[in-house]
Amino acid sequence: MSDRPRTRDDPTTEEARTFVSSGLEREAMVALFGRCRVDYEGRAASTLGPGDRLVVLKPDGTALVHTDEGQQPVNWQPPGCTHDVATEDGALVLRSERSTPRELLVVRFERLDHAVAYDGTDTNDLALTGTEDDLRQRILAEPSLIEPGFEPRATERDTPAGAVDIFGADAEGAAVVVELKRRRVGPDAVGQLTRYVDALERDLHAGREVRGVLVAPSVTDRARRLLAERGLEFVPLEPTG
Amino acid sequence: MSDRPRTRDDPTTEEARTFVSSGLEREAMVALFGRCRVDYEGRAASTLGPGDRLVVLKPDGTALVHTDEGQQPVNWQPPGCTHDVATEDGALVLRSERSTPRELLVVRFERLDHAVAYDGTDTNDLALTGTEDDLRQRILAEPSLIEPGFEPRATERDTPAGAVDIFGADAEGAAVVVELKRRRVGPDAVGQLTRYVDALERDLHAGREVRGVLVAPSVTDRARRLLAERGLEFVPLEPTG
DNA sequence: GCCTAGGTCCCGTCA
DNA sequence: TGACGGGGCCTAGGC
Repeated sequence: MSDRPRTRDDPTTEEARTFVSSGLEREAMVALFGRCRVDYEGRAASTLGPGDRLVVLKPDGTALVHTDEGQQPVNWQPPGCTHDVATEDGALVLRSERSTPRELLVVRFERLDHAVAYDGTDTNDLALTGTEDDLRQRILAEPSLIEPGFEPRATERDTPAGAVDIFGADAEGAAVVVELKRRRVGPDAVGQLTRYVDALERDLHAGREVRGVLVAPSVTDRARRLLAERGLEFVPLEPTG
Repeated sequence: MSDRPRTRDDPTTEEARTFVSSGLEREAMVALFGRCRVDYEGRAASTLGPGDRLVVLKPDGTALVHTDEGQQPVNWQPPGCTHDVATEDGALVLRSERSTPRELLVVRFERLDHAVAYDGTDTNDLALTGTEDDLRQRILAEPSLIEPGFEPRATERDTPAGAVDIFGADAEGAAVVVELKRRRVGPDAVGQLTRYVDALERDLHAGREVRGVLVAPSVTDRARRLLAERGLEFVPLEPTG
């Protein structure tokens, strides 16, 4: 059972600082609603002028700055950062920092409307279906979905170009590389499959032919053309059936 | 100036329904703190058992479900969805739905601890530097960064394989395809450059050689090997200098 | 720590 | 609307 969330309306800067500081110390999730500016410097650099936003600080070191639009935060810091709260020139200032790579996010509030510290428990994990792994299981359970006589020999087989999703043999015993995608594929997936096929042709006995099969629900025109150019094949298949 | 956020502590289900409903109607950002289960069905499908979470509904149709860990929401719905709030069996239930593709997110609260409706204004746009476009500008301003005598002829030049970042000519007049990356590159970027070079060699007079140059801060071993195999070149360069 | 590839990727842009 | 590629992508899994 979680503590009830603690909240503050229109806190003074000092009240807010104490509130956020103790929230972070208690490993609570802290949510702040107010008008702020945001500066970021690290892998890139950004500035964001004043606006009303939702800022979330998580106990794992995540920071999120959300505007009223978009699924993605306008600014953020990944897990592992160290959060810090201070007052500067009478204003509440959040800093979230990490090294490797060195990155710093600074949120300066010019008005803080509402603050929440939420100390919850969440032990449940997400159960997800319709992934690439489901597609793999489906094929391993019924290899003929690729073609009659197909025999899987290994998954995640290593090659100089990386790990192949499914490696197997066709009815004639020829090597087959299978690349799986859970959704409609574009040219990038063909490039991936190409690299694996090339690497295996080099790796196995020279001259041995290696077939490459792309498995996905569907394929774009350009990807289909690329497959044809490179002598690769396509098998339409959904991750769940 | 924004209205002060409206908030509710431990609302009854009916209070909560009214509160969320009017918040959505006012195009406010709604944030809910409580214990909930989440079901999703659409491009994939997922279930998530009970836990204490932060749920955010944005006026643009975005829905976010955040646990106390991770930068990414555990469940979400992209902008463009229609939010709906109802009471079912005495509990607050949120539905967020879209078509194309058909997707539905359902959040069932078994306890709602705190609710916020935040009606802010945010007119400022993010100013970001250190992007691939900065790298492009840098090269166009000083083409010799690629090599002495390099002359850019076009950006985003269209080919049957897609648009080339920078297309130009070297000191001997040979065609050069330049692919830009703002950060360290792996094998995928080599695949991209390969596609562009192949397409242009086919597109221009047959037999005309086309050089391919990958520009990035650095490159992985595997990518470097791939570049060598395929007769492509690498120029180390940062997006900002 | 880096590398590699998946993701309900999101997101902008352009046909 | 779909396709294509960028992203401070994030995240999981290996090595």
